[in-house]
Amino acid sequence: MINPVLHTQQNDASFEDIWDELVWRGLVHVSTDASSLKELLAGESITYYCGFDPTAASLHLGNLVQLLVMRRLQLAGHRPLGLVGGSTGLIGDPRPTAERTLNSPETVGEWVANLRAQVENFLSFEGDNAATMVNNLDWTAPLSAIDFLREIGKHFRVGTMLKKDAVSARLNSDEGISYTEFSYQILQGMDFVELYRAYGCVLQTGGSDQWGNLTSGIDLLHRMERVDAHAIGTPLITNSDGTKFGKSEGNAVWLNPEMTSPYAFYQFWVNTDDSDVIARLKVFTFLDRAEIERLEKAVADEPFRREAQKRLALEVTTLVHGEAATQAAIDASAALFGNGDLTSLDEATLRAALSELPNTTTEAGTPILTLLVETSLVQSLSEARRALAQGGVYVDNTKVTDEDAVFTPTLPGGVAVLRRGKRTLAGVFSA
RNA sequence: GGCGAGUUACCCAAGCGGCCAAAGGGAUCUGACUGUAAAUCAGACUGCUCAGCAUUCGGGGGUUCGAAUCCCUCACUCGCCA
Repeated sequence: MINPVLHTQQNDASFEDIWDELVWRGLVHVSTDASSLKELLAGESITYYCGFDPTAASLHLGNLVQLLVMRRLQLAGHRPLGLVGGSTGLIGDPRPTAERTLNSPETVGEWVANLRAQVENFLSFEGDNAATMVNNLDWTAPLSAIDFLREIGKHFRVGTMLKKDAVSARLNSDEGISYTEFSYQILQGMDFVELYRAYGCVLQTGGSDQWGNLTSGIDLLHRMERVDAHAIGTPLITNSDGTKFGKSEGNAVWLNPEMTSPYAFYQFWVNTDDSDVIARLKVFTFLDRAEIERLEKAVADEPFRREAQKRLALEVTTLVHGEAATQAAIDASAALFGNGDLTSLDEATLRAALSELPNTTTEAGTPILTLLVETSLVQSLSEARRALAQGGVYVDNTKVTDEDAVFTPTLPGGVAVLRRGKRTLAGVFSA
């Protein structure tokens, strides 16, 4: 099960090397010495790794940034190690704000399996620099507490550990920090050493919020193996209006199609602000510099065409969900947002489009307010009433003004298109 | 261990016996304008059988016709002193 999209990807040959490309794409926020990294990456194939901790059942868009950095490095001839945090996920990376709730080993185990499958989807396991998947539980589980303290702990200075941002933020907060989370950086440091010994791994990539953990690995490697290793920290992706990137309707955008449908995923990208879309193309697509610059001009000259947004949505959705699912999302979008005349659509197109949306099946006569709740377009009947009173509820593109309105199928196939606001849609099928 | 201050809706933050479902700001949602942008302006933002009713102001108990507001108690947080 190889992701066919992988074969279409390549780095932009107009750059001197992969380092320059990463910098141009805005993917380097912090790193170890830039000139030696540039040299390293331009030279012989090296082995690098990036870890993914199981903090949820699926990876999300933040993780996708890491996956694409890994893939770009692989395309440049280097060898990726995809690490899933079977052990670090049991401990929990300290967040600056609050202590994490520990998840059960069963849950973590399940999530590790999910993540592993997702990571595999973005890397190539063929050729000289085929990727390898590893799980840090494999080398931490057999380790006894005494061995851990003697062999690993001895190399860590508490003073250094206390200076890490996440740790010091927590120490200065009301929350404090548990010994468990405080130890996290040691575990991650160990990973780097282990991967160096087993695979000759000399580079770790990750989010810049992981910088403290990246460097603790480098420090440990220096102490234990006298090796100078490297790290690249990618920037936290932010929206230009200051809101959090990667949220749709207040929820995280997941890579798992069961958790965020391909349609919702596609729509998320289509709705990218003009002021952000170019930066997103650089980070999330394999389009080359010339093409992205052309799209940048298109945004400036003909913003109403939304060419860059559509291209971005097409590229990223294809990358994550494949061509078929992307085409379905595009068709559904075209049908539902096209000319607004739903009656001109044939039954098959309509049914296909609606099945991409959150939907429900019901009988004629069901109140519209109830259907809004059932399709999760709103969270309560009160909210449904409010939305309707504010003129934000539509059935088949016609504004609903009567609170007592009920579902009466008029479109082909007895379906209905329910809408809240401008672009939040749901489907209703007749029972 | 002693003394003082605090715990309000998603977040920040007013309120200090009835006029409080609770000011203000942010986030969010809707409407207008648009390009399924942004900015701006307007409205909404606990639930329900919705011009009314029910349940909220750290937990529990009490005073009162009536409490977010007063008293007791428990929990947690922050200061100052040991």
